[in-house]
Amino acid sequence: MDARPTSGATPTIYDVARRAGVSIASVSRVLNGRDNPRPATRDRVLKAISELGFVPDGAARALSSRLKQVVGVVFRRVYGTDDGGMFEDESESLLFGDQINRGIEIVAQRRGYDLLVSSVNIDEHTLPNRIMTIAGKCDGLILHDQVLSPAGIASIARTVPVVTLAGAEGGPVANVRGDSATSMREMARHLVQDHGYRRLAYIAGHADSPDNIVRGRSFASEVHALGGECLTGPAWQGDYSAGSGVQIVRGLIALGATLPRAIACANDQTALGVIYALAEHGLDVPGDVAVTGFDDLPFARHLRPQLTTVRQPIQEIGAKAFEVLHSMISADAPQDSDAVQDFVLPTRLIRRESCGCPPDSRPAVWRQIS
Amino acid sequence: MDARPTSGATPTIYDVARRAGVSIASVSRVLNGRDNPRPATRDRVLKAISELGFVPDGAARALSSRLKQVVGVVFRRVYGTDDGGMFEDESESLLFGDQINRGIEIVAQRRGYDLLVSSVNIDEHTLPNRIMTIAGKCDGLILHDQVLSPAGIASIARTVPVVTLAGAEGGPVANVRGDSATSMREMARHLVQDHGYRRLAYIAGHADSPDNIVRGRSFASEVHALGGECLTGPAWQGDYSAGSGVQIVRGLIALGATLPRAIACANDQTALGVIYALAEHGLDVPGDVAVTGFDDLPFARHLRPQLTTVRQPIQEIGAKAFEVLHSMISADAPQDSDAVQDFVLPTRLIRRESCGCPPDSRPAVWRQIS
DNA sequence: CTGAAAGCGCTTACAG
DNA sequence: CTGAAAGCGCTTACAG
Repeated sequence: MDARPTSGATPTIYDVARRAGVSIASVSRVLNGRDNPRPATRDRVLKAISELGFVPDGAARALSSRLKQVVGVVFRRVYGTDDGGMFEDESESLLFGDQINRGIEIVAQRRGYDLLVSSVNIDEHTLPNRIMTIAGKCDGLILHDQVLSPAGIASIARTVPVVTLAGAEGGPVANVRGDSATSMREMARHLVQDHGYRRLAYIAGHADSPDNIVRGRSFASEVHALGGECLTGPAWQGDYSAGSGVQIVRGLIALGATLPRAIACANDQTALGVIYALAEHGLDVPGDVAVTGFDDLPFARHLRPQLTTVRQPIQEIGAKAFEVLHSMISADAPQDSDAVQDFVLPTRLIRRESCGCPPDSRPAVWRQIS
Repeated sequence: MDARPTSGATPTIYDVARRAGVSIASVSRVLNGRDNPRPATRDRVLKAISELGFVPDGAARALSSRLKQVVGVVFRRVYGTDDGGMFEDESESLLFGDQINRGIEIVAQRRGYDLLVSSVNIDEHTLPNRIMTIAGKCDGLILHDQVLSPAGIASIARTVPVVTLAGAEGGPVANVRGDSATSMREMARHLVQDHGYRRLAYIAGHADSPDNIVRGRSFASEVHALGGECLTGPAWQGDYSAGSGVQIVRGLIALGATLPRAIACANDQTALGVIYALAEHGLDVPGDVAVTGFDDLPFARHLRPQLTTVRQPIQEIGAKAFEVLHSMISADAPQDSDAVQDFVLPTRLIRRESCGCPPDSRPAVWRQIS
């Protein structure tokens, strides 16, 4: 029996214990669903808990059990310089990340974990500090692409289990990504062999994004292997945003360049911008120029023409990342640096209209209702 | 000076202190950016921190400072029965919630808070327990619409600061929402007066959603006031999903009912489904039937015809919810039950094509790139 | 089955 | 400016 006085503020386990006439150990036991407290004891405790409106403190629980049951998810803030542009319409560009997070959340929940989400601006000078604060609140970290340098990742991974998303093969920590190589090669074959295009281009995403690098290389080399031509270089350097797709096409047209017959984009966002800019100049997609994306975000099938793209199992990527992280947390041992794994999930080419394939017969406004 | 032995596992503040030759109090001070440790001391501490890869434990920090710097955000899981349907394409239906969360996150971050996001299934029998666990990990809770009964909300709010989103005026806790009444009245006027429609309908969202109730009432009463007819009732009961919009229109057509000249939907999702189902039967929007939405999600302008809808300041709603919650957390006092506030943010009618207004001249694939 | 007590890793008055 | 010590609210061996 404990003698502490009833606190005036939010009730603690001591208040519950006193009210139920038991020790805090017993309260803790019923809280954790152990089966030793006998029914009568348990009922008294449960009654006291609900009467007091007691909510066990997660911090205390975490401190003493050495488990927070929280995983941190860090992603890159896209626009959002502090003031003024605070509420730019960034929603489109974050769909991918949101879906990944949803996949993480769903499986995390089954294991009793919640998600601590946090966006960071790669430019902030206090980045290491922010990441450290976040890490301190979690049992492990999942890092989206482009939030931290490989060195920074390696550093934080000394102390906290870390899994990266869409990182490079052979990076410092476990990594989960979609298979970009296979499907971009397939895309190249579809465009060159099935449609007969000879002059193509690849609009790149962030130059330092591993996914982008793989996509560009796979596409270009397959096009070349099939005897086609693939334009690349600075003129085709985008940044995964729709805006970059617009700018590139406008720039090319302004220069009087002859556009390629087909443009493969690093992702769906970019393709959206490209189609917009082509339409702006009266060019038909796919009649004049075929355009393809990557990701298969929901809006891809709302576009006209519907976008030919590569479907990534987005939520599964998130789910896998959690599972990998969870096993690291449970193992509790620091990661064997020679056992760092790269998990690659299968992707699939989705042929719709923007590549030149014929439209299907359902109404074009929306095609998958159930 | 402390005498504890160096732990073999992850370093603690004691390890840092010993290595730097100072007390843990000094380490804590530099960790928290106080200005008393003199530069020389500070440097030694910083050096020890980085050498050890020390990350301060958030749980310990929270326990002793009585502040977790975490806000919980709970939203409703839409589909997702455990197996099988696990990865349904629910992404469309969660856009609204994701944008709200983004708004919360952006302002929360400025105050050093991170977001703990958690989806719940209203059907789970352990819901009270889950909410309790989540609450224990946060300083306060933001509850999306439809996650907990008013009684459940009142109960949890006894112990933790709570703000609801899109809840009812006069609910048990502070609430933040968009102004549905004004803009739905304006929508009614636009449809009846500007376009001359006389026979209209409102497709409802969840019957117990406060926003839905206000939208339906405002629309119907304004239509009536202007001498129009507004169909309602069970045949027009949806659930905010695109699928419900499809089912309702299909059902009506199957029964041979004469469709109204205009259909106002409870949200954009529903409108998407309605437009799809109308197209399916060869009906033209807005030529045969005008259709409108609510929310102005990004896809609204990708549709054809582009969707006339009501723009809610989605991110601002999230931001406001955080600010309100933050002031409650800082005040630290339990909320005055007579001071419960209802914050209503302005909305705006966005006239595009689906109501019958003429299209603008930009390419229809996408209209706002920058 | 139940309780007393130690300990989780920090922060923060309180002294000096 | 710096340190010793108490305390935050739990969990969990260890006894009984």
